[in-house]
Order: sequence, then C-alpha cells, then structure tokens
Amino acid sequence: MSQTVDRALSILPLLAEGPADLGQVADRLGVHKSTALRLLRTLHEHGLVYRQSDQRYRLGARLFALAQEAMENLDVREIAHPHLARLNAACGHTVHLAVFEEGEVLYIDKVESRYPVRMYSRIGKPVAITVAAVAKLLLADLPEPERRALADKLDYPMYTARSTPNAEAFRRELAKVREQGWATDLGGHEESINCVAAPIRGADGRVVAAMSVSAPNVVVTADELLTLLPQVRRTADAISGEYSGRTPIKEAGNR
Amino acid sequence: MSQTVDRALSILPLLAEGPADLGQVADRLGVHKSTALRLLRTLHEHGLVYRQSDQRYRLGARLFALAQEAMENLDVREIAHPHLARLNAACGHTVHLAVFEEGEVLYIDKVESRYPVRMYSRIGKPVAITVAAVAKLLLADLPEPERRALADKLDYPMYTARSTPNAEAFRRELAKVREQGWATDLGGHEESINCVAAPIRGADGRVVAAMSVSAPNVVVTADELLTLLPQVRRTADAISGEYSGRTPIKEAGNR
DNA sequence: ATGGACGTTGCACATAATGCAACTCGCCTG
DNA sequence: CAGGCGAGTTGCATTATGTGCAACGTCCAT
Repeated sequence: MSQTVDRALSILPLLAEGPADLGQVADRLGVHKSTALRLLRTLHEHGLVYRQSDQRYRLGARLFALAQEAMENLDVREIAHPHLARLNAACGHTVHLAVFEEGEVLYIDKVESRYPVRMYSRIGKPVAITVAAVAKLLLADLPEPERRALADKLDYPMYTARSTPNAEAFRRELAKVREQGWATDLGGHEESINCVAAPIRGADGRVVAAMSVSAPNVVVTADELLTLLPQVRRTADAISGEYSGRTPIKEAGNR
Repeated sequence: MSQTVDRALSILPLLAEGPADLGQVADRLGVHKSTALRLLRTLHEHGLVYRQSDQRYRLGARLFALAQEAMENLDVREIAHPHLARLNAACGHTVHLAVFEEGEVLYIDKVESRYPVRMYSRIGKPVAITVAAVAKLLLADLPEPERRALADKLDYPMYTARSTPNAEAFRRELAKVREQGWATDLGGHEESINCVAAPIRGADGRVVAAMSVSAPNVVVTADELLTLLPQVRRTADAISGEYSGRTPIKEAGNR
C-alpha cells in the first residue's frame, strides 16, 4: 500500500538470507542504487540493518530486541511459562509452546530437556506445519474454509517416511485431532523424535496456543511418551483456565 | 533520510511497548489517522505487525523469524556454539556469548545451567552494559575516543551496591579489564550472581565477542567461580583461533 | 599511472504519500 | 428506537517526497 515502505521492508528478508552489498540490494529490489542507499540508511538509523566492516549490510541488533519485546508481550506465554517449567521439572523432556499466526505456526517458548540428547528447535522458528503435533492442534481449530484453503496451499515435504504426505491425509489427520482433543507426531519430522501435544483454549473455547512434550527414541519409546498424555493435558488445561480467567492466578512471585 | 520509511519504522518500537490501536499510533507518530493506517497496512503485509482480534496492532510473527535468521548468519556464533556447549558440559553453569553493536551489548547465544537455579536472561536481550563482565570486555576494546564518549553518555543504574556507580569508575574498570584481558561481574547486576568472562578476538586482534560463565552464590562462591577462569580463557582462545582462521576447524558434523 | 567497480551527492521531475472531509459501522445513551 | 459518539476506512486534490540520472570520489587491481 505504500511503495517506499514496501521496498524498504523487502530488504529485510533479503538480508536475512545473508549479508549483501549496495549493488545487490538495488538489483534485487529493482531500483536505482541511490534509492537503495537511502532506504538502507533509514533502516540503519532504526538499527534494523547493520553495516559490517566490509561495508556489506546485514540484519541489525534492534531486530533481536524487538522480537524479544514482542515475545514478552504475549500474555499466553507469560501465563504458560511456569506451567511448562513445572511439567519439564516433572518429566525432564523438552516442552514447547506454539501459536498460529498468519499461516505460520511458531514456537514462542521452550523449556529444554534435562537429557543430553536434545532436539533442534528455536523460539521464533517457524514449525514444520504439516507434521508437528502442536501445528495439528492449532490448524484443527481453524474455521473449516480457512483450514481447507490452508491445507491445500501447503507443501508436504517428506521429512521422513511417516510425514504427512498430502493435503487429503492432512485434513483427515486434523479431523481426528479435533475429535480427540490432542495430537502426536511420531517420527514425522525427525525419524527418532516423538511428541505429544495438547491445546490451550481461551474463554470462548477457541484454541489460542498448543503445547507439547518431545523426546527422542533413545530416551523414551513412543509408548512411554504417550503415558505422559494425561499430564500434558492437565497442564494445558491449567493454562487454559488461567488464561481465560477462570482460575485465580497463583502468585508465583519469581521472574 | 526517507520520511515515509522513517515513520513506518518508528511504529515498531512503539508497538514493542504493547498493543496499540490506530488512533494511538497516529497520535504518537504525529500524523493523520489515514496515514498511520496505510503505514500499518504495509507493515502488516510484511508480517511485521499483526492485527489481533480486538483490532489493535501488535508486533508480528515475521519479526521472530527475521531475528532468527539474522542470528544464524552470525558466524562467530556458529563457530562458538560447540565450544560453549562443551564448557557448559564441563562446569555445568550458564554460558553466554555476547557482541557489541551500535552502542549496545547483546547476548547472541546461551547455554543454560544444569543447576535448577538459573539466572534470567534471554538471547537478543540487551545486556546491562555498565556491569556485565562481557560488556566490560567489549567496551574495553573500543578505540579510546569512542569508549570515552560512550562511557560518558551511559546511565549508571545502581542495580546493587556493587554496581559501577559512574562514568569515571567505569573507565577505570575498563582500563583494568583491558590490561588483564579478562573481566568479572561480582554481584554488580544481581546481588547473588557472579560472572567470569573472556574475550574472543578476530585475526586482527580486535575483540569481536565475549563469553562468560555465570553462577549464583548459592551454587558456587565467587572464589570458586574464579577458579574456572583458566578454563574460560582457554575456551575463548580456542574460539578466537578458529574464528580468525588460525586453527583448522574440527568437523563436528551435527546441526 | 589507469581503468573499473562501488559508494555517494545534488538536482530536476513526476510520482507517490499526505491530510482532509465524507462515509460507514458498531456501540452506548437518552 | 433514535441519535450521537468514536473508531476505522475511502477517494481525492495538493504538494511534499522519493526517484533516477549523471557526475564525482575513492579504493583496489592491473
């Protein structure tokens, strides 16, 4: 809607791929170098872009700070965290919290496994949407037309032999997940990693977030992990209660 | 340099403080509502801003993803991580990696303590620059005029009784740190937490990053923590060697 | 020295962003 | 239920703003 801003913002994902010099930026934007220069300067002033010693530009530090603050403003996250920590303390595995936003599912919190073997994931990283247990829960709750549209336009990469292969299988899986009120990912993303997930609901019953417990095969088998389901669901329900204002919030007092 | 972009970007820190509606944004930008609307729309299209159910705007998801990718492109971080992890495995305490950029010091990596009592910090969060051990190392290496200018314009909040009280004390501390080649923070930020830090240098000898080990008093005393100094320095030197290309990089092979 | 690549600046032009005023929509009030 | 308020949205005329160009500066490699 605003050409100048649009161009400026297009620089960010471009730089996310890696540092680039003025010429490259100008080319990829399809504008004159002088124009690119002015845009980069403005981005620079706001700290979103940094000029490294070799004169090339890369994404800047303020970006971290912003993402940081954005995160802290998510109230689900704030409420959920102590619960996640408690669950982690109890079972020792990696615990994730994720939300759906604009066609993406992303982790907004994580408590690391106590075990030495950990899975690779990072807060803020978009989730493998077609296979992750949390993604299934979040998508399963979308209104039907939206869900269908999304399922159709997604890619279905075969991370492993057990990955969701196509839109139809995915829709079936979502229907099942919606019915049972919880979800799993058994080696669908990484061969040796399993997850169990449960939904967190707001006052109106809509799913606002989802949480999961993940562990590699070498630590516990899928069956053993499934025995944690009741605990996961209880935790999710506790968060739901607090988030929707039904449960008075216990003062935990630490930060 | 570019008014439109400048205005648009000014919205981001504003929203970082918390969600705001159109009117508030327009007011704080000092522009007409219709203008603010168009800017917000553009930001929205790029996913930097999200419109929540109550119509108010808040920072969007793409911001996380960008910060994420920006992080992955920092080569120091990539090189340092396995070393940090190894140090953490050896001593069990929280290990941080930080860089200086445009007047701020920020954590770019962290390996959590094995002990139940952990300190509060987050990757991407700006560091308490006047007291943190890593900050001292990074600032101590700045060219004199820059260092002086920065020291003078900083605030010196008294987090605890042992915080650096003013610019002069800070300059003295930096001189000392520069001389000895390592730094500590003994309860200067949080009463019960101590840190030991060492610098990571590039091929030209300039400090490009700093790393630290932190632990609360309840786990180890300051004196005990100091006994780790040689280990910390060795780790930092190992990273320096690899970063500056002196040491052939051991293939770790995992990701 | 000399050429070339890249970043930077000043300027004239026209595009593109701005503020205004009018309109819609939902909500509260009398 | 009318009516008025507040917030968001749209079309339009005005002109401020961003744009491309061409010339200049600088650094590096030949």
